Amino acid sequence: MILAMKTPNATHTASPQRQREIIMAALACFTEKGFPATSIADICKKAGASTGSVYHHFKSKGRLAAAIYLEGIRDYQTGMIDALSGQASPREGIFALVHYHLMWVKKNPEWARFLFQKRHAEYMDDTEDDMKQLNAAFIRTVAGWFQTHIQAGKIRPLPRDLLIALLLGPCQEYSRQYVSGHAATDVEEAAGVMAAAAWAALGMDV
Amino acid sequence: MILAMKTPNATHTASPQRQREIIMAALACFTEKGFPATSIADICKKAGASTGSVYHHFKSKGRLAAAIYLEGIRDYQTGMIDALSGQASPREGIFALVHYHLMWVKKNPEWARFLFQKRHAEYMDDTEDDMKQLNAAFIRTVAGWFQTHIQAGKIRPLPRDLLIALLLGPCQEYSRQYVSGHAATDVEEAAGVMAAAAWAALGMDV
DNA sequence: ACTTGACTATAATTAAATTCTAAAATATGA
DNA sequence: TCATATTTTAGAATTTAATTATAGTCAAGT
Repeated sequence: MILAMKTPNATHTASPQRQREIIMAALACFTEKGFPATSIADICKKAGASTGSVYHHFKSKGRLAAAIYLEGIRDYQTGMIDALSGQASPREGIFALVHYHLMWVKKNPEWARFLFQKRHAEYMDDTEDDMKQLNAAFIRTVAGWFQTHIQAGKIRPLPRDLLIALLLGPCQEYSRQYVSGHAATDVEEAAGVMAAAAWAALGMDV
Repeated sequence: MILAMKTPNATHTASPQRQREIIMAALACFTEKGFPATSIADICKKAGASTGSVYHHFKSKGRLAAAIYLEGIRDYQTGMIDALSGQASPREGIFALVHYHLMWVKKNPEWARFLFQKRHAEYMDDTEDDMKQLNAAFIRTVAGWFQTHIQAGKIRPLPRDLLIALLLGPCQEYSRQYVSGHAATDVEEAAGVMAAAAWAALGMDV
């Protein structure tokens, strides 16, 4: 009865919520103004938090950005792996990857903008290890899937770097255009064309 | 016939060698440590110049990086356009683009690292207009070339964004791996595979 | 030799990230 | 319920690095 009435936990939020607020505010600022142009003060203002709070939850501005990047890329990559493992034939697998990539971009435009518009990679210094491990694991999984189908004679025996380049390169370039507002073609049509092209480049059957 | 005594076009002609030294020093620092981690002091030390000198030649750290980016991308893009216009048939044109892209990366590894490793785009705020104009002109030229061959029935009638994605996406993804040290395949072989794939995706003949 | 203006060097200034200190909230346990 | 420990928050103080201001050098033209 002393001071409990003062804070009915709507004004003062508990920690995990506050962390979430900071992340979402930072994501919004970063996609809107870019990483270097947003100050900690900007993020604080949008999140309704103080600098101390921000620095309690994240070691630095760079690590905050990296946390956002990692959360996004983790969701994207696990989805990609799921999409892949759900398919039996190599053709279906390739189609699933291309389609999932583009659907993810369409469904998560703000995250995609952050991940694919080349607006990261400056603060990666802080997190290179996390990042590299995550990406390496993803590439390894996809490459492993390719390997089994290569051995079965269903996929062309190309080295891993070319497989990745031919499969994901077009997706990423289209995504970059899409999140920058330079893509005229809608996502579904793009997915169809690029999946067909990927299969033509990588597949071995009719 | 006696006109202006002063230098006609330039407002103030910067000492070219010192400017060059600053650019090369900055390029080395940026590719080595990344843009945000290199301080003006780092660049000064490597160039043997003073901060005043740097700021005399470039308005800001961002503009210095942008100048480097623009110089590199200009060289790359003019070379691409030349490679394209030197070829008559659409097939040769596509092969020439892919090969030139990869040869440029191989010949200019430091510039390529700066341009293709996603380590730019943070300082672009300063220069977006220059950058956008340059890229738009490049894309327009390439797309125009495609258009004539599409009308001749030699290239598939795909929208510009997909043409670019299918042609340059794989090149850029391979380049990214190459400059990061993650490409196992050598450039020549990659060029052959990716040119063939691009032609398979875009061409209409046998 | 002197003036001019581009160029350079060093010393302020400023802006923004990070750290520090302590208060407030929340959880824990008798 | 209360006391205490831990987590979270706030805002001021500090630090770091970019930028600007000031002053000086050098080369060419008069």
